[in-house]
Amino acid sequence: MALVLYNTRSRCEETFQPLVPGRISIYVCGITVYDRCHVGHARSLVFFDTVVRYLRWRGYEVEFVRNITDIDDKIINRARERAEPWKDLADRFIAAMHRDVEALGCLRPDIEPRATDHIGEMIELIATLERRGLAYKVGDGDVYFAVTDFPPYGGLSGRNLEEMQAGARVDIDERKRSPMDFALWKSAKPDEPWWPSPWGNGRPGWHLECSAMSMKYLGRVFDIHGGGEDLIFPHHENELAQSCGAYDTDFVRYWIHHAFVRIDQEKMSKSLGNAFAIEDVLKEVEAEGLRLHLLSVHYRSPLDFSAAGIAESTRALVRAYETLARADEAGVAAREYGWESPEAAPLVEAMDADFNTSRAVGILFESLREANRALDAGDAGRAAEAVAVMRAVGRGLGLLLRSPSEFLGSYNARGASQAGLAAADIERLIVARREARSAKDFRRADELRAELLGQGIVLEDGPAGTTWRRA
RNA sequence: GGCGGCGUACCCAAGUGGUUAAGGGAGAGGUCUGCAAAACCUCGACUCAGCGGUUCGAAUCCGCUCGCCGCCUCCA
Repeated sequence: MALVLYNTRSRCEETFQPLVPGRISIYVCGITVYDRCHVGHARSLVFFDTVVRYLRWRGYEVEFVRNITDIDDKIINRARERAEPWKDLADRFIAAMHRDVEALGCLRPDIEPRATDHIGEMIELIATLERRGLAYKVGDGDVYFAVTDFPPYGGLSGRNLEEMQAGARVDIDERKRSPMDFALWKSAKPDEPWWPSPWGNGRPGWHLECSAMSMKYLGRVFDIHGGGEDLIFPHHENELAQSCGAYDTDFVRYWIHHAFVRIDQEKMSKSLGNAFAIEDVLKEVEAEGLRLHLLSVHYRSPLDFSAAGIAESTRALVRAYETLARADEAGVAAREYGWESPEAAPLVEAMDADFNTSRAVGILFESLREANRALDAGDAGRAAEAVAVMRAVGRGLGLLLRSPSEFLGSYNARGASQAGLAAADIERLIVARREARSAKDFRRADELRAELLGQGIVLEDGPAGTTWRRA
């Protein structure tokens, strides 16, 4: 079996061959920290986290780098609006982003470089491009990349310069040699942050940081570079031009881009004003439910954001944890299949096929049903096998990693508290109902149950007594 | 205008040339239960936006039409 992934550059699925056998280097474009992260960012965070988790589970040694853009126009403008030092603003949103990453159950990258810590590397890269005749300075310190002197320009995004210029919506800057030339270094305007450089005081262009930092940490050629599909052009096209232009390297072997989260058939984005902050969404829904929801659609298809959709995924997740809890109670041996075991083959096949998380989720629910069937039949061995598959899927997708009792406990407690009930209140009603039932007063017993149901609490009568859960 | 993508059951969503079109939710029937709930079982698209074409065979390839979306400007 071989890992196959869709490479934006070739627009084809390709069999993955790492540069160094057994090792994978991956760079993902991270967040520009001028605001809180929204659900669109969550998709990126969760998807690439899943890629890394899966590849590690799959036996690869993965080096994962995700940058933080902590200097750019938006940060400067936002800081000015709020009369806050730009660095404080960036630090604040970095902290918020880290909270979101943790809440979503994402691993931290191995290296999380910040643009402002790499100004020196960026200056060096510009100097190299200048020496090679691909960069030129205009006015009082702006430096541009000369796209017409880099023939492969447009190759990643499948465009050519003539077409782009014909339909260009950008304002023509008369000082540029070609309208498509992009900034490597921007001279500082009054009251803007700046760093000294051979071209004058200023700051780096946006695309530059990813070229400089990815090559610094992963080498001039590395395996995977990822991001949202809106980054294909111009961001990644420009990164490619800078890196290849400077060093005649392949730069990136596989480009992976995920589709957007949409809302009402439209891209979710800050500028459209339809973005939901992760932090706000997680006040209402379980983070792991959101994670499952994000993974239930293949990454190259758009995903519609809706409260109902997340609720459905959450309910499905709860069902999975309930089955794991059942298995624990039945004393089913805790096992997990490694990626090479035959039982894990369907999962590996699904995920090796360009990270088909949707199919992997299907496998999770098939094994879930099998586990329940075995538990119903009292077949602990068969249940253990099915649960082991569930756990393997969970390992690959970053799901079901908490203890069932802990997850269900907090989930149910949250439901109760939303209904304004304490666990003790519910227990008291359960006792009252038990007494009614002993007296064969089923009408009273049913009333008590209906009362709780009205508040979102379901009572279940089992052999070991009555338990409650969130509806 | 250029480039790219999508349209699968009531809803979400896999499948992209070949036995019965994954999985989840909702719905119907059943087992279990004082009644429920949960769990399990059964049922559910003769069909994959529409129309043509290629093929022994297409949801899957090609063409056209309709509808929707994205990139080309900051953007995950």
